[in-house]
Amino acid sequence: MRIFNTLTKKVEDFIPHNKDIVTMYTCGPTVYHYAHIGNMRTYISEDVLEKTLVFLGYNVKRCMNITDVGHMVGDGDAGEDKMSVAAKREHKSSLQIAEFYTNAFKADCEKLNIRWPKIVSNASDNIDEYIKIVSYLIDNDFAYISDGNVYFDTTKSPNYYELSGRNSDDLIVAVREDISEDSSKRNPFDFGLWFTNSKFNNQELQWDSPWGRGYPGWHIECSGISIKYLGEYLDIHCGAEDAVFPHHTNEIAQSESYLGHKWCNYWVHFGFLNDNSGKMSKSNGEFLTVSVLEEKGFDPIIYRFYCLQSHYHKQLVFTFDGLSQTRNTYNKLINKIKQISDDGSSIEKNKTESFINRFKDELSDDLNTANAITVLYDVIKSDLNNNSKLYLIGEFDKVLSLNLIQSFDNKIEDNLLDFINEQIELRKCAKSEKNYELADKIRTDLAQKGIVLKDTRDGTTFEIVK
RNA sequence: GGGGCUUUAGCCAAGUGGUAAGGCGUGGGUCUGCAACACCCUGAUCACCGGUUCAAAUCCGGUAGGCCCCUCCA
Repeated sequence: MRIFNTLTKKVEDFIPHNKDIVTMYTCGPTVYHYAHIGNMRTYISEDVLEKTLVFLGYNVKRCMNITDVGHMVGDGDAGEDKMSVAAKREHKSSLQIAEFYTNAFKADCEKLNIRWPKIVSNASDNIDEYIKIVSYLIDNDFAYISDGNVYFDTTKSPNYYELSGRNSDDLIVAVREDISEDSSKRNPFDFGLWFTNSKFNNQELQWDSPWGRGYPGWHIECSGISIKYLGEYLDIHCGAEDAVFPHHTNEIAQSESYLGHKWCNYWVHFGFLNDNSGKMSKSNGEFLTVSVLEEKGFDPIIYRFYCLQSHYHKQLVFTFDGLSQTRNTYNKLINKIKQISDDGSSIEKNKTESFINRFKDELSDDLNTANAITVLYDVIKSDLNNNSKLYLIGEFDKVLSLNLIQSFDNKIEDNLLDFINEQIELRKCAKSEKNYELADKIRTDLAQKGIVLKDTRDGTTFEIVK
């Protein structure tokens, strides 16, 4: 397996710390609103990464957090805590909001065939862990208390800029003019580990700590949850590209200061989904969710396919034209697969193996899903017998998860079947009498019931579409 | 201002030195009463300029466009 590592800016061979088990951490959603399809692109990519590793024979232990505590807008920014805003908007408590949107997120994942990680933990359930880490950081002089808040001292982290590829000079110049500095910090890029004193005193969820009643900083939750559930050595840490700085940069700083050694070897970042005007955002009101796609008549799996056709690392522009095109592609693909029937043939192991290997090679090449899909097409076009093809398609779908093998034998009730056959017979008579008006009427009437007739050389067949 | 990504046919997109995969669409054809389905055929010298090389979409330099990040954001 080769994968692009943000840490080194190169595609590298993947070598897990412990060859028996791969630990993988993915930054989860902040559950203050529905996820938009751009958010979901990242989770689709992570799902493919996990399933690829499993397909290649790795044992994967994956963990994801759910951010249900206050997400700071910025230390100096005018702004409000997102959870509180949502709570106010919907007249619910923060916890109710979090629960509601966690469930919505879970439902979206199911629709997109994203496997729910084995370990999912709420930020609010691990406060003890954060306190433990923050205490250590203070005791060992990596962090300091100022104006009631605890800050990480970035000058104590020698490789602070490694992941982001920046340097301190860049950042000093780069400070945006619209951000007012938090005067409590020693250095402008120090970040909060624990807050007891901020302008967000309407924060609903607060906990007691050695530094007073308050709540954790944004970055500490991922470090805490990851270390708690996956141990001191993490193989893969994933997230969207915007998390590189400052979120992941800060995670590295605090985690490695706490652990005293290198923490995570592979940092994998996913490209954004943009629309024609640029990045998708929740802040400007309307945004695209999985449900909106469904309302517009798109099976969410079409969107998964849309994502898999391009590379995870590249930014992708979303358009409904593009999605329609993908729907067409998908329907044709499924149609081709439907025509491959189980004919009792035995699987040609010697031939299927080379296709499996090609499929693995493409995925191993930095998750080249577009080429993996091409291998799928090659299987369909190949001279393999039917059951070999079906076997391969089923195997590939373990990673692609596009519902390629659908249960077509969904039982048709006998009386419906009789009815259809009756209609087909009627139409056949009409056709032979050249009564095409009646023949066409029968066809359109059936079509309206979701029964599509197909005239083939061997007679008329039908297909039930939903 | 700084950091990074990106630019391949109408659209999506693969391809990191040897004369451009795949998919969708389009057009033409086979089939058909018609239609749908299916099948066959159909297209680009790779943003631009310069360099390295026997040879570059692929390496180097520059120009232009698009996008992301620089403490909300997947």
